[in-house]
Amino acid sequence: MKQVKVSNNVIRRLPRYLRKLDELSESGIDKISSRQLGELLGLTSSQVRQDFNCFGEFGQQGYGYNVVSLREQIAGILGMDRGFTAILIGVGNIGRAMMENFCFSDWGVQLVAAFDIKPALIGTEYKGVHIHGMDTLEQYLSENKIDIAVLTVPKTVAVSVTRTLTDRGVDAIWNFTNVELTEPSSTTLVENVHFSDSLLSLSYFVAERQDEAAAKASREVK
Amino acid sequence: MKQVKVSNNVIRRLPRYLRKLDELSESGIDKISSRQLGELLGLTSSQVRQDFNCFGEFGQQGYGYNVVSLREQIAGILGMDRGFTAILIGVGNIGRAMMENFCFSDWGVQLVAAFDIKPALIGTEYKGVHIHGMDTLEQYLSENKIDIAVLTVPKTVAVSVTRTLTDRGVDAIWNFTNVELTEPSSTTLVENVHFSDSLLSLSYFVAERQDEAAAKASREVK
DNA sequence: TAGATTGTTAATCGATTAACAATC
DNA sequence: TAGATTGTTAATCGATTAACAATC
Repeated sequence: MKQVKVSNNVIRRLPRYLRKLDELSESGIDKISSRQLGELLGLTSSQVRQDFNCFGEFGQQGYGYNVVSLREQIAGILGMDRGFTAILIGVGNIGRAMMENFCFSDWGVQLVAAFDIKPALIGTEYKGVHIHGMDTLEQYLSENKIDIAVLTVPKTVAVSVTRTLTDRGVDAIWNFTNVELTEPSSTTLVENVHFSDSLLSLSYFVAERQDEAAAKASREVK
Repeated sequence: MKQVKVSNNVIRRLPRYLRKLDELSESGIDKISSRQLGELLGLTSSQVRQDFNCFGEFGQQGYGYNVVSLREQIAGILGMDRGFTAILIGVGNIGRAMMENFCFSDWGVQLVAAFDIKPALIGTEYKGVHIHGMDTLEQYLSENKIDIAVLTVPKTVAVSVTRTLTDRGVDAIWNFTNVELTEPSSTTLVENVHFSDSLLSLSYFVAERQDEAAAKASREVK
């Protein structure tokens, strides 16, 4: 596998390729060209080929790409076969919804424990995952190698919990709190899921669209 | 306000500025320079100024930007003052978690109704929002102007519900299903919240980081 | 073989960064 | 006024697109 630095944009497209390839494979399609795949995702064929060529040669000239083997290559690039471990911190509504709905194992990640501060929850199991007390987090981290922490705590404790996680060597934080955790100093990886950012961008485009429609309508009246 | 086409990257940064400005304003800070704001968000001062200049002149030379008024400008650009209406479709776990946790009104959006197919839910209220039967969706949409549909239905019905929404003139879909809805043909705006894409990108970076650490370690042994 | 499509290099386009005159 | 920082133009950098030889 090539080892040049791959741009962020490319990485963000990989999961989309993966999802589309899964769909194709479910529909019984076993080969696809860069042009077809690009069309399905709104990309040019050049871009598709360039993206894959960051990592190696996955296609066959004159034929295209084998759906299943391309899918496996991408899954490997994304680290889905590495058996990453995760813990979830904060079994509130979002935390519970994630435990209940999100199938971590589908993406190669093993959710091994959850943590909360509420006495009623501590010691119980939810969806097969044991819920520990928050005060045992540090100890747990020193005894277990955890790759990813799913952060679903209230805004107010986000920063202090983050400090514990980074101090104890968690590689990455999947941040569901509405707090900007990215600090220049820290080496911990942070992936933000900011619902509000997502809604606000959408809101921008809706506003733009409606303004355009209104402008068009007023031109037509004249 | 200027009306050149603003790039997607700029739009995606606006909510981050907004969040940081809210934080600053809560801390009682009333002015900020492009350099300071950039540092807080990991951007250059040039980029910050360029971003704002897409929309107008919000600063004062020699002084910087007034936190509160800049915040208001950005809120306006994002359409937060337009009173957009939203409905939520699919009151399952994710849908319920959103209704319970996500404060739509904080972002200028009014959640006016929810829809589900489950008889036990229909006619009830959840967090002050009435839950209608799915079979009344078309009628509801023809009687009410809805800007945004929050799509939290199971994967299997995502596409058919989307058709109803687009046919009935909903401007935008906030898509929480793990289905690629973006179709070249449709004019409806789609904003995807793909948890799995987010986790997989993070997983990629964790894998990369661990590979680098391993490579470094093996070099040191030699 | 002929047709198709990759892998890859070159050209273009757009976004970010640097620089600086304007001005508060 | 002097210092600071914007708004904006120019330079650089990187990502996307186009083109085409290689080859299945």
